[in-house]
Amino acid sequence: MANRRIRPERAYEPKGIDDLDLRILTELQTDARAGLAELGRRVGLSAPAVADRVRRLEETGVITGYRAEVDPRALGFPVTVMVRIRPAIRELQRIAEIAEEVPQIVECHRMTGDDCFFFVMHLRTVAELEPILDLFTPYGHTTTSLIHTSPVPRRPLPLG
Amino acid sequence: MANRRIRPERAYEPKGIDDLDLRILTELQTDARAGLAELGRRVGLSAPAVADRVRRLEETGVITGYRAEVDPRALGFPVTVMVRIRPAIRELQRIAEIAEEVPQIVECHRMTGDDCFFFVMHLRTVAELEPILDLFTPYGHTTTSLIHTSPVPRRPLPLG
DNA sequence: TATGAAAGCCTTGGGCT
DNA sequence: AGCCCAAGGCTTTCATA
Repeated sequence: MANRRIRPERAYEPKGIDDLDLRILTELQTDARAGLAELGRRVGLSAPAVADRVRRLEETGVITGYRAEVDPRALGFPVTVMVRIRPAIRELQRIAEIAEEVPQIVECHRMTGDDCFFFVMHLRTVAELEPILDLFTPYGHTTTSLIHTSPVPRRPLPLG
Repeated sequence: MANRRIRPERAYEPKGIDDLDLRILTELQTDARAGLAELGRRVGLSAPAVADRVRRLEETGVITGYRAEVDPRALGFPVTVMVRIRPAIRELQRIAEIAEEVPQIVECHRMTGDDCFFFVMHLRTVAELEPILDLFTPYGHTTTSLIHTSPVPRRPLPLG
């Protein structure tokens, strides 16, 4: 496969993070359950040294959490949907609040453009879609797309 | 906050997964580094019993991975972009291939609607945007939005 | 950052319900 | 099957340099 990596001038170099940190983060991004001793082996550090660095990365907000990723289909959520919303009136905050309150919505983002928000949700049936969309229609116009496949499933940030 | 949970008939009940599994998955979705003994304490099982269940959930594809989540801004990627693509010609496969080859793209999905794909990427500068979009323009029309905030940051599937 | 000791954890095997 | 218990070997942690 071709390599389409584009390397810009680095306009924004993170402070206080060195190559060893980046290697630890690369490991943890794909194998969050690796032990500290194991991480130390992979990057060439002792376990206590790795423990210190991981703790610092957590405390400074570089690492925001550790999550097991699950297959929604295997858990009874075969329908994945992406919804964009173009607010009809000045009710942007309301839209964010409703998204927060619907547990099927696993992420919601505010963005530039005509469509101010988009969110992704996992549903047990398509019948769930209508009542959820109806929560938003008072505040804007929705555009709904069913997600079929993921040519690039969620993957780590390219560090180092 | 109001509870907008909508409970449909469960058209699709996952087989071979019981409440204990769901509780383990709930824990791992927010705390993937929790030890087996700790997990056992939380769900009322011994460590070996938890180990068996976690191994089974991994082997059956329910758990697809464990990832540390990082803050792109803290790592020198202050620009997050969502791009939709409406293919101009029958080059759907080509678009998926290019997305795969651009490391800044952390996820890409195929969906229904006029815009067949959307992807999300993290950039070091806005200057990176143009050359990446130019990789796709031969194959379709792109719509680009900068993501400002995330009213609902990535959160677990609501299990149980 | 590495070392060494103590505490706690993971794994394995065996036996129970 | 699925779970618990117990023992050996590792890991993690904390003190110290």
